[in-house]
Amino acid sequence: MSAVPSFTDTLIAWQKRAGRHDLPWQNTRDPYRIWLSEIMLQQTQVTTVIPYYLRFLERFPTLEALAAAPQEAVIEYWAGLGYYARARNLHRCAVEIVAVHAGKWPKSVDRLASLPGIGRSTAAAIAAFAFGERAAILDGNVKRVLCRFFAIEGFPGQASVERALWARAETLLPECDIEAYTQGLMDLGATLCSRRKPHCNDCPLQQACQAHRTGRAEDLPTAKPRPALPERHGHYVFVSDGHRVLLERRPAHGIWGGLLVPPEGETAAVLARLGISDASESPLGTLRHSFTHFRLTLSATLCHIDAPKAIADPSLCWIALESAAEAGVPTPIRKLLEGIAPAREAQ
DNA sequence: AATGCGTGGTG
DNA sequence: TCACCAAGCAT
Repeated sequence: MSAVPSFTDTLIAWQKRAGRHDLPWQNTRDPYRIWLSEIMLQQTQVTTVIPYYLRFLERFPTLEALAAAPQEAVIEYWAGLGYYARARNLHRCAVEIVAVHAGKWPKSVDRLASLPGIGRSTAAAIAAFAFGERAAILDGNVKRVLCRFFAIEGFPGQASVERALWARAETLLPECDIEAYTQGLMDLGATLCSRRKPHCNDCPLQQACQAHRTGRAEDLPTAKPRPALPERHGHYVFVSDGHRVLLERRPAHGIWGGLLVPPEGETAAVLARLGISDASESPLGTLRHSFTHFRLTLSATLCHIDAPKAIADPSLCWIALESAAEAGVPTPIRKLLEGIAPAREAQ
């Protein structure tokens, strides 16, 4: 034993003290009941499952009763719970165990995982809870807890990240108390280590949690990558005499509605529209900005003129460079404005 | 490796 | 309102 309680020991102690102990599928070693709960709980929250679980057990109290029932009856008691392949596989699995294994459950994770509807994690949960087998689960809760505790980067659905998580999960297994440990992982993930607003102050692992130490608990695990946003490009022309800049009021609706932005378009076209022919041009660089529905690359040209030109267009106005940033311009425009130093009076 | 599969809760 | 997510698995 190390002087400092390990992840595993801390979690086991916490589960015994503060974990959940009265869920309908706890306090039993009946593999049938444990299996049924694990299947129902796939991608489905506890509060949703409980009434279905209780009703299902009343109708199909044993593995044999389930195997003997027609599939339609099983579907009927699953209706509303979703992911109906689970119900079909559940029935197939019951039939297979009764027919092929004479009603005896295999105890090894590998054998369990070869049954219909039972994957690696569900097999481990059944093995641990029903048979006390030392087996690692890796569901959404465990992924979240491990990603945070070890500050594991990357989307957990990605194969490389998932491999790393399975390796961690296997390494952390306790020598004994596998039930409390396995339940503790799920309890912690479901109660304290929630996806949003985790209750780190109540967490027994807070001190050693890498995500918490770096203030990134809520940022991990890394969210599922979204499909790439459409790319757009806009060129903006900053016309200035060194003191003031010409901005244009955008239409009230649409992107940047009602805000002030420099005239948009090719430099030559903008100058022609404004009737300016004597500007000296210099590039202002580019900037990237993300919206919810597209990504914008902004480029800009500074067009210096000697004196402000009278503009007839009422949507255009001259704004002092010092106050332009506060006059109601969108963030990326404000950033570009910061690249134009107002001309200082000679000392 | 990436998708499809259902429904209910959440901020 | 709506995107995101929840005790995953099969293909």
